[in-house]
Amino acid sequence: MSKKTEPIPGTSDFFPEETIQWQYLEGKAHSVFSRYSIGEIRTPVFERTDVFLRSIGDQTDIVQKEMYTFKDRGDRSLTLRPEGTAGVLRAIANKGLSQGDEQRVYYIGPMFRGERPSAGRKRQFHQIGVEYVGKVSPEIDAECIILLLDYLESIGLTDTKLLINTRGISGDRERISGTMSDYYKPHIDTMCEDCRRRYDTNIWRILDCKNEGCKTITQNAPSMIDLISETSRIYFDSVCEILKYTGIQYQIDPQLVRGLDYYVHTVFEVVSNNIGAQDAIAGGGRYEILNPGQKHPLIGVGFAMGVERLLLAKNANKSDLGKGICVDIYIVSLGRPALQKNFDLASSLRKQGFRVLMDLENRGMKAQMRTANKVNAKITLIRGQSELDDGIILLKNMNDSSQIKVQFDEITAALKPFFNRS
RNA sequence: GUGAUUGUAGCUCAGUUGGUUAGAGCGCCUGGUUGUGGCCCAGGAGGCCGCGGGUUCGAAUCCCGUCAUUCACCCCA
Repeated sequence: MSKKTEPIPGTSDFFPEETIQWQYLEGKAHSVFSRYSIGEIRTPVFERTDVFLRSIGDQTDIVQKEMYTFKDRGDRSLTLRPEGTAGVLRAIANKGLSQGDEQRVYYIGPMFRGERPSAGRKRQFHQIGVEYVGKVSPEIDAECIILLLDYLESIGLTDTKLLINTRGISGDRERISGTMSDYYKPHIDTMCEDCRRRYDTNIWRILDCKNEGCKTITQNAPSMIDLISETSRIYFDSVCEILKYTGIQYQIDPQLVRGLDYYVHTVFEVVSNNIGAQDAIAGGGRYEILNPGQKHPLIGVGFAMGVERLLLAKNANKSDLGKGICVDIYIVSLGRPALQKNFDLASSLRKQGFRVLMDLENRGMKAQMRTANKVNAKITLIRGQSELDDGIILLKNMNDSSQIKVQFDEITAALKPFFNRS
């Protein structure tokens, strides 16, 4: 509401109620991906600008109008990463990868795109992504997709749709572009402004134009499946077959081409209903990326998921996730001497693994009890001057209000029945 | 970038055809006899009515600008 404290448009602050959900998603990523023997990579959030220009493609929308690019003090052009793949591939190229060797990694972190924010789209957003780099086979593509669905299932997201398509091997691309160009040439004057631009810059993207007029023209366009070469078709069929064999539901979407230049062969997307217009919660495909100064492109397959969108989709499904921070024990102290002694008690309980909160303001009993109730403590321990004198402590069960006196040095045993943990 | 939407208390929102000290619910704090939570009751704190200009005797209310929110387009995760 106020002005100066708001974060920059398109960025957000995340408080514990939310970050607990993020930690859940990240924890699942660590455990699921490790079962596929995939380790985490962490690369810088900014790179030399040409890292993105070359790989994503300098005619793509991302590069043309969405990148946060700036000059550093050495007058180098740097860019906040708009996606994860380019930086990961740069890192792998830099480290070196023997021919025929493979490197599998996943990454988690913020990405930056200067778009107008709306539901499911921020300027700083967060992705969890996976890359299988160095090898090519339909089986690898298939495992990558299986992994993606495995992860989504592990976080309880099953109400989704998998769309796949192929863009053909890189050798096909020029021929496909040519055929498409021939097809659209007589129609191009009647199509929308964006498509006229795409015709020259990135003809593939005409395919998923939402404009009604353009859609009808596209409907009769030669289908990708018919345009690709025999090799590409066999490759794509193999991917589909494995998915079918594994019992994975998918839908071939001939319109799916995706907006980054580096994709070849298999491309896929997972969409969810009920989260607004930005319905893609994950997307990816096979790619070839030539890094600056390298002779040969690196090949790989991978995907990225939008963390904010995963959360949107999850919460739309009303599946419960994360219960917030809980308190096991609240310590009520009466009087400064007791308060001081209770510091010891608190740290000893915390060392035993209890989640402990205590009053630090020397307030009245009523106020402390109110707080104990508010934070939903299971047990309240009460110790004031008289308990100090008697060497005891009061243990109150907040559920049924029952209260017992416990010898102070037997407190651990007394707590045991209330916390059935191994 | 284009279009629309909204901006009043910590939160969710009322605020009548412009008219006196700007309201409610929730939340917060303090009480309701000695050191015991939730329910109830009483009291209290807390607002440059997004910001800046204009019209008017008078503006939260009307006009202009600006910033921000939310949503859609474009595109993508």
